[in-house]
Amino acid sequence: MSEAGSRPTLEAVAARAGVSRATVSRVVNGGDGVREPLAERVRRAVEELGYVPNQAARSLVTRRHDAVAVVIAEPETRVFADPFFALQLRGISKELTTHDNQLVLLLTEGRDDHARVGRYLAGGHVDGVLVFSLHLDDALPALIQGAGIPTVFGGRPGWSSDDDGAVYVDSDNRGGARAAVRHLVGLGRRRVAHIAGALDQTSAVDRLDGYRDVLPGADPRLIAEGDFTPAGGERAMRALLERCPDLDAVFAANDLMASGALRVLRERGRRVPGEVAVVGFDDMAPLAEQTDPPLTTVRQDIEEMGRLMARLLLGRLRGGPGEAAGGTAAGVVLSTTLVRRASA
Amino acid sequence: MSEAGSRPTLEAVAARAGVSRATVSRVVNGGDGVREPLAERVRRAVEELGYVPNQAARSLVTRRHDAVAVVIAEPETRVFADPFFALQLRGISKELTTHDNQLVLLLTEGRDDHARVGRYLAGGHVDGVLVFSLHLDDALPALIQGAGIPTVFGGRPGWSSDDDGAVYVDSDNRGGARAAVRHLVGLGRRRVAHIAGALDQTSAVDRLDGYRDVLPGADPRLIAEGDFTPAGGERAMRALLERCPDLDAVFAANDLMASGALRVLRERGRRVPGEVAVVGFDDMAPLAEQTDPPLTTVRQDIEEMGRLMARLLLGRLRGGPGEAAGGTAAGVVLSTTLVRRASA
DNA sequence: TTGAAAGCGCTAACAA
DNA sequence: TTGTTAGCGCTTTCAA
Repeated sequence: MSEAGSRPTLEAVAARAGVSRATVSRVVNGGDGVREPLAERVRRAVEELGYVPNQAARSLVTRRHDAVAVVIAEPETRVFADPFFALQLRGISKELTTHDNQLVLLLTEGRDDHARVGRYLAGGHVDGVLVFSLHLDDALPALIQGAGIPTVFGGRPGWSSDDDGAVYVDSDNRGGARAAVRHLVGLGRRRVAHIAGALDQTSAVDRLDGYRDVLPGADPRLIAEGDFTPAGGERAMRALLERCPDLDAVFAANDLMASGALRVLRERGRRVPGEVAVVGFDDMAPLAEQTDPPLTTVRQDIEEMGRLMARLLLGRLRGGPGEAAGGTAAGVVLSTTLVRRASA
Repeated sequence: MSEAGSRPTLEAVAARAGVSRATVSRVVNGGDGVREPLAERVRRAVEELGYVPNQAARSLVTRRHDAVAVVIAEPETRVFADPFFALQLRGISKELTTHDNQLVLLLTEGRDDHARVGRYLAGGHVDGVLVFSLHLDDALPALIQGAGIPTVFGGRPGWSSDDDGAVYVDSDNRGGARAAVRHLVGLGRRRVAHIAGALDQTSAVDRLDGYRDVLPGADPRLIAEGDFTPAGGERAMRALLERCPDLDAVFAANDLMASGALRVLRERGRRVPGEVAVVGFDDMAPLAEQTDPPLTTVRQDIEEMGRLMARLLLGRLRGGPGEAAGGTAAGVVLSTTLVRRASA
């Protein structure tokens, strides 16, 4: 913390400690093979000078950056309307921090940004990348896989996952949906409707599949596609009530749509859960507890998903590039839990 | 995109184009002072080889990184419970992207992380930093200012802002609060209560000040401190009803607390807005439209705040370090607008 | 165990 | 206008 102006270099530390640059470098990078008295002298010099290694110089020779990019591809604003994103980032950040890696955030909106992201990743600025891409038709994931940089996806990618060794972390959407619907059936409900999410997203598809697992012969009119928004939930609920006035339960593919459904039910004078039981998905932070009545829903541990993604990626980075081709697990699926509140 | 293995260097491009490294460098960095036919040859070589500059090598000599850190200091989870954070990031990201800068995200929780962040920033990995710190007693902002790296704050910092040239961007919390309270007064309300936010945050203090601007002689019992959460809003509302059963309006310092207040009012059988009018603050995405009744609230343009922060920082980076000392505007305040819905 | 020296890929004087 | 050259600060053989 002395020497105003430019920061001290290895050279300066070496001079002060009376050793060679190589020795300082060794001490700074773990200190293997340096005798204790010397190492101590170096450490003191580092301390006194306030030396911090120049990462650019280091990367230039090691070709490592100790940095990971996080790509969030979401043309729509949905991601920003719920805390999902923030929680994942927090999980990722914690894990990266633990391993002294930096997080470079790449937000994209639309095709124009794809080229930019592709260029950045191919440019070798980061050691690996974590990708969130919700839509099946999104070109970005393929583009990134093409860049030949270690990648872990958040959420099951749209293409068949055994395609290439695409590694991903996802919630057990299907299992969670099954638990939700089983709960409703266990409550004695006989006409259980489903408000699906936008079916161009694997999470929506998986939740619908879970519903079907439990009710394979369900009346197709009991299924309405929403878009994960409250307004979409309202629309779907209205359509369902029109088609099937006798429905006695609704499983909505997320809490936002469930809240819309609740509003419509209230407006139509249907008591919840008396006449219609409602279950959501996500256990979205402020919302689920504050609907009227509070929402029974399926909780997923978002932060843990983030942490796991980072852990997987760092593992691949350490393990060398060969692992992808090997028999590594392609997907890791996190379990979900049903949180019971008043709506079902 | 040929030459498997390591990526092509300047040298390779130079060889292929039959020129010197310096010429290639010039073309790659804008091409000033290179005659057209030559420049074209270089461009083609770059294209053919799929050359991407090595940022580490470049930074090593230029001492610039074209990267900006964003520090979000929030030990509590509040930030993650609303989309504030995500919207700011989006604004920041857009602006940085436009100017070819990268975004390095630093999330901190508690003191332990402070040292890490300080070290990182002092380490000269990024050209500047954007800091969000909500609490008055947070040590981080001072630490960062000490690191001697160009900084822009999100939200008015706690210390007196003319202290040092601390640059910040904030919403017009005070003005927004005034508008909210004036609206209630204009509705003919005579007993207007205020549920304040956590008063260790400048935004809460500023909103309370705005309330007092309009109602300088307000009964102190009409003011209750909350903590920006729905539960806090409930508690505050209960206390207010106890102390002042005759209140006919409430201005809550954010929408989350307003939603809690609404719940308590409903539970107590007070009609909104008939008997008690309610106004919130934030216009928080899904929530404000979905309370019952929908919330009249003060909207702030969060994304624009982010964009502006980035713009200010980049301006300082270009303008050289001298600008801080000069007469640069210390704070930029964004206006707010009252959004009228059914609650007031 | 320590030091000397080469070189990572690039930019920026300076010369031609 | 173009090329030559000297580093930027670090890691890493290789020798001692």
